[in-house]
Amino acid sequence: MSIIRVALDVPLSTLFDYFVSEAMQIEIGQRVLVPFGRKQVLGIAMEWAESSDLAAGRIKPLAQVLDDVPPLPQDMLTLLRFCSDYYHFPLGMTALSALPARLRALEPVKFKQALDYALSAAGKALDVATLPKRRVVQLRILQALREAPLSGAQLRSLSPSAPAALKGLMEAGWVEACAPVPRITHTFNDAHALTAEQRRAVDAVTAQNGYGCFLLHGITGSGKTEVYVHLMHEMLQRQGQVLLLVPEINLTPQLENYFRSRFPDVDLVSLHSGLADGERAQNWLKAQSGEARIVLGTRLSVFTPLPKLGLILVDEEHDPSFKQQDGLRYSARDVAIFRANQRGVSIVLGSATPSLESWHNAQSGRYCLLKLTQRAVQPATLPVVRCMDVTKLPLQEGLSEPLLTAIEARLQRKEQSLIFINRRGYSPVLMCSACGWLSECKHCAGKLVLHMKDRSLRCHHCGHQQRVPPACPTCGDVDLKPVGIGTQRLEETLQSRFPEARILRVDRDSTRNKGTWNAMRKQIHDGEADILIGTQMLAKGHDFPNLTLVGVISPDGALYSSDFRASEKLFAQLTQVGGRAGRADKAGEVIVQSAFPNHPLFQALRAHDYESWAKTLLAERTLAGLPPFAFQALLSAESKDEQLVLKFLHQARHCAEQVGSEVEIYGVVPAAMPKRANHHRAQLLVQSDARKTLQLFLRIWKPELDTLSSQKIRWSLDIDPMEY
DNA sequence: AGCACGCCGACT
DNA sequence: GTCGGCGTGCTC
Repeated sequence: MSIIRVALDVPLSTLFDYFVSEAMQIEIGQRVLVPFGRKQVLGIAMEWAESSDLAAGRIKPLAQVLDDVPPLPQDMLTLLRFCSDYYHFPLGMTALSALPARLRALEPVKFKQALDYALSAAGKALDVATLPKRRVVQLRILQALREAPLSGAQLRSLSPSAPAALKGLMEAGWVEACAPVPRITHTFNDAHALTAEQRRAVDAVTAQNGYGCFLLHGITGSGKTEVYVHLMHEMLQRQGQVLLLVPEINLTPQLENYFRSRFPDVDLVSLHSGLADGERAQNWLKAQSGEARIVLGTRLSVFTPLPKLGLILVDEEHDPSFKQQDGLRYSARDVAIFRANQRGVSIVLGSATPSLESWHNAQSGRYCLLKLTQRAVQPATLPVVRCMDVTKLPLQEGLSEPLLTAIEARLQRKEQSLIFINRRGYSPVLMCSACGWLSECKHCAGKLVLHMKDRSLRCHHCGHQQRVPPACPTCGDVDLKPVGIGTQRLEETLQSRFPEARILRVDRDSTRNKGTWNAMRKQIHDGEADILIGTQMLAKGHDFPNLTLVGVISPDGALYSSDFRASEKLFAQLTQVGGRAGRADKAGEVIVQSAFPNHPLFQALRAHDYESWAKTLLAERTLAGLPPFAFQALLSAESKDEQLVLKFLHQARHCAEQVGSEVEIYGVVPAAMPKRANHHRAQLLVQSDARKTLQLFLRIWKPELDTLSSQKIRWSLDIDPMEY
C-alpha cells in the first residue's frame, strides 16, 4: 500500500492523503475519485508520499483513477504549485480551477481526436469524370486526396463548404477517416512585406535561445499583429506550439478568423469562457495532445497544457482583463512570464501603451525592448489630438461647439464620428432641485443611474432597479433634475441636433442580447451609422474604416482620482480610442473635452509620446513609493455586519504587526465602494519594496488569517492588486 | 466550501 | 415533547 497526495476543490491549503493498492495503475497528474467526508469528489493526484502525518486509520483508500484523458504533465503541476504559493490561494482550488468544467465533472470525457481523411478503395477506383461537374467542392476534395491524406483543417482551407462536401463523399463511401499523419509543413499567407522595424523585432525574438521576455512597444497601426503572425510562422516551422493571449472574448472570434486566414491549414483552437463546456474541453485536450498548434485565448488559457510550447504572445499586455478579480486572483501576463521562463521559451508582450510594470522592466533591462515607431498601415500619420477647455467654452448638454462642428463636418462628408463616454444610462444621478436630494441606492454606497427608456433608476453595482419617483421622496418637490450625462442622454442630444443622422449607441444596455454587438459591428462596418456613441467597449474592437473623428467627453475623473493607476489607464484607453480614427487616405482627429487641457496626460497624448508620459508617471511612482517600485497585497473583507468587517481587519492588522517583518502595513480603510448589495466593504494594504520580503511575510500572515476567519464574513487576499 | 453535530426557541 | 435556527468544527 502506498500513499498518494491529492488536490481537492476545498479552501484548505493542504493536499489529502489516500491509500493506493498495488493493483491500481495511477500516474501523477491524473484525475482521481476519492471519498471525502460522506461523498465522493474529484481530485488531481499531485505527488507520492513516503508517509503520512495522519494515523493510518484515518486514511481512506482512493476510489478510482479516471484515465479517460492523459494526466496533467509535470510542468503544469509545477505551474499550479507556483500560482498557489505566489497568490496564497489553496492548492486544490488552484489546480481544479485550472481545469475546464468538463474535466472537473464526474462524467467521463471522450477526446474526439481529429482524424485525417483519405480515399477509400472505392474512391481510388472512382472515375471522377462520371461525377456532375457542378459538384465543384467534392471534385476539388477528391483531387486533393489523390495526392495524400489530408486533415480537417487542410480540407477546410480548400473551401468553406468542405465539411458538407466531405460528408457527402463519406456517405458515398469514396472517402474514409484514417489515422492522422504527422505534418511538418504548413501554408502561410504572407500577405504583407514586413517593415524594417517589424523585421528587426521578428529577428530579435527568433534569434533568442531559451527564455527571453520581450516588450514589443508599437504605436497604434504599427502592425504588432504582423509581427505576431511572422513569429508564429517561425515557430510553426520549428514544429512548436504558440500560445497567444488576448484580453477579451468579444474580439476572439474576429481574431480567430484572422489567424485562420493567415494559416489556413494549421490546427488552431480558441479557449475562452464564451465556449460551450464541451467545445472548451475538446479544444483544451487538442492543445494537450499537441495537435492544436496555435492556441488563442483569454487569460484562462494560460493554464493549458502545451507539450510543444515554443512561444507565448501576450497582446495588449497592459489590459486590466488579464487580472482575474475573484477566486485565484492571478495575472495571466505574469503567469505567462513564469511559464515561458519555466519552459525556456520566449515571450512577447505587445502594447501601444505598456503597463508601467512592464515598461519599468524594459527600462531596467529585465525585458528586451522592441520598438515599432512607424505606422505600417494607412494613413501614415497618427490622428491629430485637440483638447477643448470646457471651463472656457459654453457647453450644450455636455457638448462643446467645436466638437459639434466637427461632427457636422463628418456628416457632410459622409464619414463616421465616435463619441466616447464612459457612463451608460441617461444621467448618472437624479437630483431634487429644491432640497438637494440625490438618488442613492439603498443597498450600496453608489448613486442610482437614471435610465429614460423605462423611466427607471438603476444601481450599476448591485442591479437594484426602481421606478423614477414622481416627486422628491424627502421634500415632495416635483422638480427632479437629471445631473450629468450618460450615453442615452448624449444620444438624445445629438439626435435632436442632427435629426437626419443615424446614431448608434453601443453600451452594455444596447448590446445586452446575444449577437447584438456583432450585428452592430457589421452595421458600423457597412456604413449604416453616422455617429457612434459608446463606452469603453467601443474603444476596443475592429477597425471601422470610415471613422475619422473621435470625441471624448470629459474624462477628468481619472486625472485626480484616488486610484493611482487611473491616469495610466486613461492614457491607454484614449490612445486606443484615438487609434480607431483615420482612414486610408486621411488622418483622424481626436477631440477631448476637459477642464484641464494642459494636464501632462493630454500633452503627452497630443504629442503621441507614451515614453515621456511613462517617464512622468514613473517619477511620480518613485516619489510616492508605489508600484512598480513597491509590491503590494490587499486584504479585502465584506459582510452585512460592518463591525465584523472592521474587527476582522483590525485583528488581521494586529497579526501583521506581530509578524515583525519589514513590510509596511497600512490602516484599515473603507473600499472604493464602501457598501455593495448590503455588504460593507473595507480593506487593508500591505506593501514592500521587495517582492521576496512581501512573500515571506504573506507566508506567515496568511495562515493566521485563516484562523481569524469567521463564517459571517467573506475575505480575499489579492497579490499585485490592480483595483482597490 | 459542504456538511455534520449541537444546543436553545416556537410550534403540532 | 419535536422542528429548526445558525454557531463550531472537520474533511486524508
